[in-house]
Amino acid sequence: MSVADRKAREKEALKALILKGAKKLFLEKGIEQTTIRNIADEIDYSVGTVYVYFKDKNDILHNLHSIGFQDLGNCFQELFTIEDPMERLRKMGIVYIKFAIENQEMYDLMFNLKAPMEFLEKSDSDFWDEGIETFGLVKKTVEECINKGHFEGHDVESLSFMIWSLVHGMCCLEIRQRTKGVKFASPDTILFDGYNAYLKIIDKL
Amino acid sequence: MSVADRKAREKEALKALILKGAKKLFLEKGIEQTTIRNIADEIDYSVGTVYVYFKDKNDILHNLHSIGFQDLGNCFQELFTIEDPMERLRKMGIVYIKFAIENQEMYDLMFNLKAPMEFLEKSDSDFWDEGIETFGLVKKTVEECINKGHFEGHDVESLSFMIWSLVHGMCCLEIRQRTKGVKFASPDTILFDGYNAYLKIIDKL
DNA sequence: TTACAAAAATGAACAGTGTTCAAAAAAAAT
DNA sequence: ATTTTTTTTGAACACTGTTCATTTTTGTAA
Repeated sequence: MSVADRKAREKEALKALILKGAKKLFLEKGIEQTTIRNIADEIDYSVGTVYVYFKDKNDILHNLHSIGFQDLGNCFQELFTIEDPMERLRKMGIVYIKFAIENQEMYDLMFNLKAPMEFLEKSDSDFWDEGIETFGLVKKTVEECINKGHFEGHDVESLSFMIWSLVHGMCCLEIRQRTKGVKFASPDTILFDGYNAYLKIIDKL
Repeated sequence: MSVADRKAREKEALKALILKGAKKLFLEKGIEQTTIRNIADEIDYSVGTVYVYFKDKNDILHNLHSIGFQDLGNCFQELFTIEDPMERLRKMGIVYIKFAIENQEMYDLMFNLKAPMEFLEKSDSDFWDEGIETFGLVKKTVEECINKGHFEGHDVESLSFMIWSLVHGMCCLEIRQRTKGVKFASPDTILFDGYNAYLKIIDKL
């Protein structure tokens, strides 16, 4: 059994090595500019080997997208040391924006690129587990806020989706270069100015 | 002079023909799946001709992105028959979402794809005129609201950006398939449920 | 150690992409 | 009718993701 075990471990290790190399190149030169040949070169294996361990490029992208959600999930989990749900919700947005800006390529992969979703569609399961889980943490926090008497007249899901959209939209516009060139009075702080406008609003609700 | 004039007109016509063919194919089979050869075939010209009239693929995408903004701009202009700025702002979001959902590929091109912005970067002008103009209509409406006593304690630009982000975020998540697979209680209406949550909020401000 | 079988890694080859540019065809000017 | 200018062409180039027969490496048993 020990040989088969080791082989299984080695397979996992090489899979991880490929993903590590891919992530490195993605961060260095962008996802679109990274080719399978680049990845193979980076880890000193041949192109063919990459295709032994991954079905296609979307497979790699989907795996990396999942890794991104683990990272974001960890950031979110830390927030649950905060008891007050309103305070947690406020911080959650900050953490989300910070994550998006500091990991633009990964964020793009997680929430913008079609590839991971296309891989999902062509696979057996139809559910976006990473999305469900992470959005669940937002919903949970919003629900606690409502239970404490905030957000009267709103229901959990609509409000959570609205908040997600709001923060995602800001990150999206920034990452996809739509905030540049629009001539904001203070372009460097517009993201946090926008977020502060949102904070002012939910505090009144 | 008349020969040169006719030639100039013919050049414009062929340019428009290429864009028309490109747009048709984009809507039919998606932007990523459309090649320059496809476009050339569609209008019965050779690949080379396309490159006489457009610098590269980004050039075509940027031109089509501008056309999209003309369409959206027209939709927005119609809203200015509404006197009450609050009512106009409410309808503006609806029109925006409707446009995004009914013209997904065009919306993607206008607000999501990197291509049009990359073309802008490599051109002489650094300003995103289409974005400035369209966002200007939002800012103008928000400003009128503020002048009428709404949104106390908020400044035009931050709030306008927040609203844009909110609506854009919803459209974005929908178009890039992030609302599917997240197991919403009512997936078909989540976009408008989210928008209604936003309406409830701004009415109170 | 050697012989064989199973597993893993390879890279040339394929069909496709955006892009270029010398040559050909068409139009205009003489 | 001839020359010049403009417009159009499509083969060719360097690149992409992907495949798969072949080679290399590894594990097992005599």
